[in-house]
Amino acid sequence: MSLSELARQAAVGKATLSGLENGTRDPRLETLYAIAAALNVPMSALTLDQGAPAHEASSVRGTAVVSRLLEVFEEPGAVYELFALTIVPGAEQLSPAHPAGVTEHVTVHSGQLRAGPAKAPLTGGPGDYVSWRSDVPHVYAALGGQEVRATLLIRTPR
Amino acid sequence: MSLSELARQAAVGKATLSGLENGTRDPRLETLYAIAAALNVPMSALTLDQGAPAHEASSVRGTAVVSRLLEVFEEPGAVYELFALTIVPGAEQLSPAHPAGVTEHVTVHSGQLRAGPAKAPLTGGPGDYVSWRSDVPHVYAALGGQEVRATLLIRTPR
DNA sequence: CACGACCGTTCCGAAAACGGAACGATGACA
DNA sequence: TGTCATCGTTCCGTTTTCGGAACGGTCGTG
Repeated sequence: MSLSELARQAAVGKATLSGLENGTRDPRLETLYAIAAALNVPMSALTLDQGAPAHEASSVRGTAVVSRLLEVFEEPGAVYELFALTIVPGAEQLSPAHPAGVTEHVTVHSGQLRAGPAKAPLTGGPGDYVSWRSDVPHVYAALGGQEVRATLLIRTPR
Repeated sequence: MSLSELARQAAVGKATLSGLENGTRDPRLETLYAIAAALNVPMSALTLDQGAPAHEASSVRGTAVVSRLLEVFEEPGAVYELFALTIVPGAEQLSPAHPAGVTEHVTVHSGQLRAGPAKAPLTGGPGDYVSWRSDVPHVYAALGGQEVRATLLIRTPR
């Protein structure tokens, strides 16, 4: 897809795209929407996501767990954060307790996961679903020397 | 957090925030970054467009898509339904349009998924994340003769 | 009831993004 | 080698966002 062609499909000026690629322009949101629609990609593909998740020093940071924040939903009653997890084999990560009421929901897609409250962690393989109240210290670990891939949904009441 | 306070923390004009809240301004990307940083939320929390009331859950029924309902969260503003998806290879499933405002969020963990609006579906492999507004007919399909495993989060405003 | 603190809106000049046109560079092809 | 289509860049007048200031409204307090 050339610059000229994208300009036609997105109905934006070539000058605009040229400026964006060279970092000499700061696009408006409407412009980004038009480009994202023309490229069939989500907005997040165009906006380098530098915003920090609400759980700053939380479960999903560190060497054992690689996380990618996918989406955040803000409701009157709660905030939802959706993560893609990749858990490095061998290592184990301990997370401190979150505020009361926070729940975590993990769906395992590959590998053997051990996760949950530190005192009584749960184990799950592909297709399994585990959740727990995360107001106590909890762990993430990959078992069997195999990388674990999973989806994590954190619900934080407010 | 008041408008005035946010304006101070994000170092943007009150006129800017006022205009954004009332939909009379189309913000530049730099402005969105400043606001997202001040609120400590990712960009996607600001660029997500949401709509009006509605409901209806299981778009994911049929022979091509095997879904398992993992969890349902009910909020004043929306209902969240978390599914584990397994998509049978070869087949393709068309889902009718959902009410306006419904968004679907899929994380792919294995296989090659083609999903999204029927007119312009998105494709993704392991680790990819796709989302779309599901108020138009949309499809689920597994590419490459391989089973697809994924997580689906459906958000229905009300 | 007067006063101050803070709220969100509106006005306005400066700055920047916007699209269209013009431009030179590059590659395909006879 | 000449022609032509297409590429990405640059110029320019228009449009819109930008922040600061001024404004009126609301709330708590003496």
